[in-house]
Amino acid sequence: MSKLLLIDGHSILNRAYYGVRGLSNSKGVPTNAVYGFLNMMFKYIEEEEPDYITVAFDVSAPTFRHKMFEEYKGTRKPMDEDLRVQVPMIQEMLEAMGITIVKKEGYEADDILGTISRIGEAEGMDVAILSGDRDLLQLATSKVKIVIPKTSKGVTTTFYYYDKDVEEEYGCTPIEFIDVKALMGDSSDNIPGVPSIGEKTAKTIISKYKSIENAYANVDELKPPKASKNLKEFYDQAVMSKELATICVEADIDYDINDCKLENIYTNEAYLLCKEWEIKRLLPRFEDNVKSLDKQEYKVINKLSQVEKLLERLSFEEYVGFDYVKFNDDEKDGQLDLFSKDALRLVALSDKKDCYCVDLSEEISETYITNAIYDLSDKCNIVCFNLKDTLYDFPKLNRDKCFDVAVAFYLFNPTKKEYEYADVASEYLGLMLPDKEELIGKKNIASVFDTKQKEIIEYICNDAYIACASYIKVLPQLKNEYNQLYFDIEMPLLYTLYDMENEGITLDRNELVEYGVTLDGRIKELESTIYELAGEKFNINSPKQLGEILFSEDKLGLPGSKKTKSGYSTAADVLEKLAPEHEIIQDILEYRGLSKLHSTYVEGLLKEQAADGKIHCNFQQTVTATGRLSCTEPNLQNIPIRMELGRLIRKVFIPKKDYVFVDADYSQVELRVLAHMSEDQELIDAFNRGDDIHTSTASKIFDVEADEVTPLMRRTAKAVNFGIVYGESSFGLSQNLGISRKEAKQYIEDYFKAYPKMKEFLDGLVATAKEKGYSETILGRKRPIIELQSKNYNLRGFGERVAMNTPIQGSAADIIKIAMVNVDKRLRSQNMKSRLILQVHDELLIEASKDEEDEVYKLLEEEMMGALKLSVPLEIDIHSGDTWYEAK
DNA sequence: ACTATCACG
DNA sequence: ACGTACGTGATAGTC
Repeated sequence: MSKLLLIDGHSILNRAYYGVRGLSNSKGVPTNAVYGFLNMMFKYIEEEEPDYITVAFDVSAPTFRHKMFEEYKGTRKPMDEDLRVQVPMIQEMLEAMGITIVKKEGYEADDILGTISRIGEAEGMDVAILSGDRDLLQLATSKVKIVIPKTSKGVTTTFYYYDKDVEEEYGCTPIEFIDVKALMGDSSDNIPGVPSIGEKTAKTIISKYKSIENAYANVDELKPPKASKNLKEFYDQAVMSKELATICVEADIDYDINDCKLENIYTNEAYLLCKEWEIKRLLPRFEDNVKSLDKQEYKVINKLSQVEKLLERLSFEEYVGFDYVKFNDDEKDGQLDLFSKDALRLVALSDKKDCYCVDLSEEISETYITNAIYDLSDKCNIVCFNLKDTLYDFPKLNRDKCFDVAVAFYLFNPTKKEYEYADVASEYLGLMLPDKEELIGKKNIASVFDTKQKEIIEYICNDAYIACASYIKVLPQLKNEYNQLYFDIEMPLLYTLYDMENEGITLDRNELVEYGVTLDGRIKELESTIYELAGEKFNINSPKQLGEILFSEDKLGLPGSKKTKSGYSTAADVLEKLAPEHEIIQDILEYRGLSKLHSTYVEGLLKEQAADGKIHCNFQQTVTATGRLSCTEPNLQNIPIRMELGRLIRKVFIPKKDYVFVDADYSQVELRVLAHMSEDQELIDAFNRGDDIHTSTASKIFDVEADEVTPLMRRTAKAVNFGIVYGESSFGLSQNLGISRKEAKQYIEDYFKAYPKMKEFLDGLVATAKEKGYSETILGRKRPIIELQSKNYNLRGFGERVAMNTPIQGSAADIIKIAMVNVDKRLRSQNMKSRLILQVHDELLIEASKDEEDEVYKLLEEEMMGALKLSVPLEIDIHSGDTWYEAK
């Protein structure tokens, strides 16, 4: 016996809306009713195990029984806006799940449910109607069950009504139930009923006379007399009420039960909607149920003939996904043999449907397959995750035809931690795939190559397949929204970064060691002085122990200036305030500074020097939220410069023989971007005049002539300028300048008076970001800011500052990226030997052949200043020297 | 794995 | 009444 589950859409959505409160996503879109509805639906699907399912809705909400009686509608409350927006959402979701929705103009959901229930019954099915509305009880029969969930105090109990259950509870049959309702009336359904007849009288009358018509035929014997009188007087109204109360079971609808088979509702489409709407609590359910990518074993091929056939076939594809496994045998045993080359073991190549894994252990040589891949990259576009890494192993890939999907997904959302195939597959393709760790664990591939061969093949095939499939899927959006950023900036930049990393920067090891020894000497001195002054030995590098020594009553007992969660803060700004209290402070600060230099820069850099004597850092392109690069192993973007002692470290970065460093940095690029974006004429004029911008700002906010600006005034103005870029906040400014919040606030107000368009501009950035959910740079790089929707004041405040900062910092990042691509392009097209080797956010370092030095100056000026046309000039400072120290 | 600190733009 | 400047990465200590 098959079973049909009918759901009263609006009624259940309404129940869900009031049952689940306060659930909305980061964009502020309410999702509580959708969530509640689905949860309830899942529950009753599991309980009833139906073979067929249909959901009925009113055409528009709210609607009213029978259009001709619309005059009654005034009594019904309008639907909450938050609930109203979820009506199309749940319908979209149900469609995505492949569940049939029936609605028809001129009918209420009740009529549709009634009609379909009779259809089901006629087909010999058991029918369950899920609703929160007891009006539906009139539909109950021996085969049609009305299911009514009732939630009180968080506990949901379900009432089930076959016809006999209705009789038991209400003392009348479902059909009689209509007449009872018609007599007593129902204000919420705008059924007038008969005056003075309430529930009790109605039930008594109907249980005796079975129908209104029959009661009217015997109206004179009705008790109480008032009911008799009123029924006589209001009989027409009673008949109309009955009509109103009667659910139509013969609605004229197109309905084919065979279209309503309950199949897999955990579809990719529905899963993607859940993700989009951020209904996080439902995701696990989908993840357990979504059909995984066909575990159709990826095809492994190891015959030359098969590979030839594959390559031939792939060469007709527009896009081919690519991944591989490469390592040498020695690493397998934990031995690192620097002189043995990595060997290529497996190659995964995929089109949009199928992925093949080439096993090199048989008759296929590494040289053969490597060249074959190079050939392939001339014929079709090769797509992979982390192309820059791939280039290290396949440097001759055709640069015009290789693309990185991770970089594409970074543009779509730069705030994510990782851009791996498993995430991309679930987010953009709705495929649940095991990620690398699930497949092969945390150990490196080489060490488990023999034991986990199958999993490793699955891993690289997933990687290649998802690269190809997801790239094809998002290409329209990529071209539409990010054409310039992706194809003209990020992708060319990827190759530039690869070349920069590969080129590296020479480290004067001896010089650095010597520098380290000097530091060491002074560190030892300070160490013993500090122990002496403290009266005991302790670990100065431990903030906990240091705090103990400084602030404990029975130790030095310095004034309890406390901060941070886990005890006293010993941060530099705190200690500086304590300097007059005890001479140990000065020594600790110096010790801190020196030990930082020693461990991070001396030890750290020595560790990173490669066999060729150079440092090859890693420029990461998919890390920052704003579009800047990040730099690791080592980080060459934070080499000291502000303090002279630290700055000396730059002397160990030297050019190769017959080369010289040329270093160019943008002057105030972020403030220039701010001037351009805000269109504030005062700021634009200041830059166009070539003013020193901090002095200019000082003269404006302190209302003095430029030549009367004192160093303190300039310093203050500089901090205010920074503050504006960081997202105006009086507290931050007061902290930075060590002044009161009130003063800081005053400065900010003065600033806004001096630059009249600025306040409006910054407020506009926040407003736009709130509205759109993201902020945007000049070139359309976007950053979602979920914090703006937060109820938490601090988080929201953070979101607001981010909304002000990101367009500025991000646009500046875009500008230097353009400059890098163009500088690199020019160096090569002019057949120069000089190379770009470092980028530090607003600075480019070029290792210039001495005979090309002048040309490099010219080229840097042209490409950096001309990177993007703004309403103010982009100026640079440019120097050269025999070390990075001298070139800066 | 997390926190505190500090180096840079 | 709240508690914050924006963006990073490396190190040492602590859990």
